[in-house]
Amino acid sequence: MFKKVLVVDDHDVVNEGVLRVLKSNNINNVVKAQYCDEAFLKIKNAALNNQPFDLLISDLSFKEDYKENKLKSGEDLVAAIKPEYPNLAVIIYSMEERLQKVRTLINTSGVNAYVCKGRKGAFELSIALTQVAKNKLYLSPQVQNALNKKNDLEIDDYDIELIKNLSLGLSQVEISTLFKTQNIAPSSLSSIEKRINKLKDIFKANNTIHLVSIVKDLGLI
Amino acid sequence: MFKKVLVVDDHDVVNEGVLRVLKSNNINNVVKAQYCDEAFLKIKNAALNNQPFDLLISDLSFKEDYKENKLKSGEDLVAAIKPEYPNLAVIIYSMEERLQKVRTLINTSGVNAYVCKGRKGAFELSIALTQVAKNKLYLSPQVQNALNKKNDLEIDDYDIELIKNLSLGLSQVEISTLFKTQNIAPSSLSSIEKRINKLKDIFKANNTIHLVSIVKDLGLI
DNA sequence: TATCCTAATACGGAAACCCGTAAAGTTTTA
DNA sequence: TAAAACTTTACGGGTTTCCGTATTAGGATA
Repeated sequence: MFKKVLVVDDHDVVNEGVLRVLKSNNINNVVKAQYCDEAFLKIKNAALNNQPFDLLISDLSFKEDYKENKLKSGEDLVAAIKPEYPNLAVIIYSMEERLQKVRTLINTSGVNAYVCKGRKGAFELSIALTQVAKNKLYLSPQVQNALNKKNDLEIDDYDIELIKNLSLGLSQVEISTLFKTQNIAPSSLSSIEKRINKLKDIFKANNTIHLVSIVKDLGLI
Repeated sequence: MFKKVLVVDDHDVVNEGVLRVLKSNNINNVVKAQYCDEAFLKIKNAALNNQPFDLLISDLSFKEDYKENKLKSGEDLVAAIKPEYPNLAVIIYSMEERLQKVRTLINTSGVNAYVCKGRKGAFELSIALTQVAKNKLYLSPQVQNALNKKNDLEIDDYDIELIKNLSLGLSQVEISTLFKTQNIAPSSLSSIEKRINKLKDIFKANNTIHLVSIVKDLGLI
């Protein structure tokens, strides 16, 4: 089982809760962080002092506040950490249930487990601990099929970004030029139209206002 | 200070965390619930057994699962409980930061404190405990100005109805004909256009999508 | 390399929306 | 009661969005 664990979540109450789960698994050497940059530094320092962490449990989304952070999300943190410390096991513990997100975290970032925050979060976190300790992958039931199917209905970060910009009041041409400057592809007006169309289809929206409204209600943006 | 507390949140990890906060305030008689209906029954039973709760700490949003629940949200729970047990203090502990929501909870549901989940959630929850114990109201800094009348803008029910219909995906002509059948005046397309224009002006929205998005964020619809 | 397939882009007409102005209808008030 | 002020409706022309179709680019396959 793991000896030294870093828990990263911006909500202190959640951090406390995760700590309890670890305690009940007889893991007592636990450090907390509320920012990704802070977590990054703690991992580096621990390694330098020859007392490295062997497990990282991190949230994905972090609310920004007065503190400037270079790493703004759990994805950023993992991307910064994993290449340097490939032996550090990583468990993601997040509200996010989009399969696409889970898939890329597992496949390209080398995350070892993905646990969804929910009614049984503590239980699943415990299982994840034991599985990952045995070098096995663990996924919460909600996202089990992240790896099997290529779910066409699945929406990705591009879609979210697109809808977010719509909700911010940008016109489709404005989004097109914005994407061009940000090197986000596809960026043509036509492609943006087409994508919006697809999304309206997926979410059964009558028009773009409706689409944005639905996606806001779902909490995706 | 409070003797017997019920904590209601669908995330078990959060429940654990809140429990720790209570412990550190020397409150040890704590019961947890993960569903609103469950919470409702526990409150009723406790009262019947002459061992009533004197504090309820509840989340607002609960994910639905296989269990059928009559009370689907923290608002529902409070609305069901408060009239019957007006002496039961209530602290809301939620991600939600929309002022309109906070306002109605405080003003019409008689909630005693509103704490936002966030980096300092534990800290603020502690303060809320002591304040509410002294019969004082507590609001997290993020929502402090929920009660300032300042936020009452120059918009009326007609505007809300209009924007709500937009968010439901109706086109402007559809809204026009709908208003005609409902005898809501003004109902001409031109007037509706004009009203939307005024609202875009008030809320500094670039276009109608933006308008709906802003008004949703404000919790007005 | 040639072929196939899919994703991205381009384009054009129709519909919806935007916006200013003008007319008609109501209410206020002098 | 008439003028003024405001609200509602009407209308026209410009812009954006919508939607189907056609073309192009790029990657996979054989």
